[in-house]
Amino acid sequence: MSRLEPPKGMEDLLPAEVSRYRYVSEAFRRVAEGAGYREIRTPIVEDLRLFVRSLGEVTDVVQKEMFTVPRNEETLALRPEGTASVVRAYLGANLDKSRPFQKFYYDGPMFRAEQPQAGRRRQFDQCGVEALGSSSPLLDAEVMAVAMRSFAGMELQNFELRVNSIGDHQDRDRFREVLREHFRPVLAERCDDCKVRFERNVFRMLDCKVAGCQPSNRAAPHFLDNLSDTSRTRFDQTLAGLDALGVDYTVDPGIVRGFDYYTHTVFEVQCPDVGARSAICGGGRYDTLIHESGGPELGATGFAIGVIPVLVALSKQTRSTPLPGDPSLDVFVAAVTDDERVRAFQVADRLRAGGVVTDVDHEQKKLKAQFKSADRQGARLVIVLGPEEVASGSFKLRDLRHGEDLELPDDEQLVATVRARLHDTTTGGDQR
RNA sequence: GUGGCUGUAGCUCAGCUGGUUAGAGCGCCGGUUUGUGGCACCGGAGGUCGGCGGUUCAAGUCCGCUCAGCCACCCCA
Repeated sequence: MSRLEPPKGMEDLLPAEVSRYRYVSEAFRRVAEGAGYREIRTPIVEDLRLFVRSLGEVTDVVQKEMFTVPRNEETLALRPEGTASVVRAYLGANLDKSRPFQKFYYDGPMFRAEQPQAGRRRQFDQCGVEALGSSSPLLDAEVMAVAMRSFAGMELQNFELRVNSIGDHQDRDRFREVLREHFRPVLAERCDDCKVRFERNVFRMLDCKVAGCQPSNRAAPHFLDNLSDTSRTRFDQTLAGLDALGVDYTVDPGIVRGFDYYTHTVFEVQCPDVGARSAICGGGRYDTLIHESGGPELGATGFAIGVIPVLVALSKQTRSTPLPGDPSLDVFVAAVTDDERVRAFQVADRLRAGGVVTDVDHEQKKLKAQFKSADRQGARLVIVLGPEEVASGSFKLRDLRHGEDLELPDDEQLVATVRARLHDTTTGGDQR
């Protein structure tokens, strides 16, 4: 039998790695819940049309990065992002009619058939929030503050919020023409990708990294100077909201989102420690998506954090508290001979029932090797059960931190005794 | 889809201009301790050198193809 590998761009997460994922995810959840967001879970697979409609037919994600699943007459797709599903669920439950303003968060895997690279996989976890049913400019500021506070809670360093406004659809249509007028005379000097972008998505020309494209980019008109008065005002209100919360940010006219549903505020959180693509979070307002999805004209805003890029950044940074790896054991119950194995198994179970993290040997190891296992698993205490202990109804307890031995009666006080011992950090000294 | 780099023990890697039984560190198992971990010392297991083909008396080493991974471009969290 030949061994099979996981699909390209997907990976098995061994327990220590899962701990790191949870570290990021739990920091995010604490902040989101603390701000009144509640978890929503939607299917990982959706009708393909949901994404085509909300992301835009001509986006790369829809055109070439979708994992599709044919099923009878319909075509399903593995979700490439979370917003479309949340909006669908919101409308599906008629929340737009009963309680229009809703704040959700989600945390789960997304799928895009891209070429894997640093911080980028084909299956990747995203943590995000969606605040539906309000057009308040302050809500944009709140959402950005939640993202920033999440990163602070993870003890991430060296990250920066970059904000821009792309106005409403009228502003965009107008600015699209302004940009084309600017770029048309210099199109021949632009890179091949930009020539395609000129027709398909002029805005993308603004964040082209090719050196030859920089001069005409620097001279390019700014979106912010071409916004309508009302759009400009609401952007200023959002920025004032960030100021009021003391959130640091940079207004960056180069921030452009990839999906069609964005309006007004768009933002990224960037951290250069990730690699070439430094965004660890992207988001913004989408005031027309609810309506375009068959609902009323209600505004919405949100973001998604890329868990993998965050982990890449965290692992490159030196920090006061190390990222969690494997958890450690409270107690290991060792059996001296095979005759005490069942008894050890029983004692371990009593400890577990009492909330003590406990393990026993399952490999028929000799006592010495059992101690090694205990040590490797980070056990604080080892209980030794041998013929003598069984005969006298007692057990030996060794504190691995001090190398100290105790002999105690094996009675109904076992769990309490062990727990007291675990909480006692003052006994003995570190004699290693 | 395009380009660059890398594939040698479980992991990280060394193997000079092709030359006898392919190495190290860490990890693993055992011993020094008839019932006691971490440290030290000793010993052991573990590799069809990514795969296929070619050149050669001889290939881990050279050539071709292929697969995989990583990084970068496009795009995006």
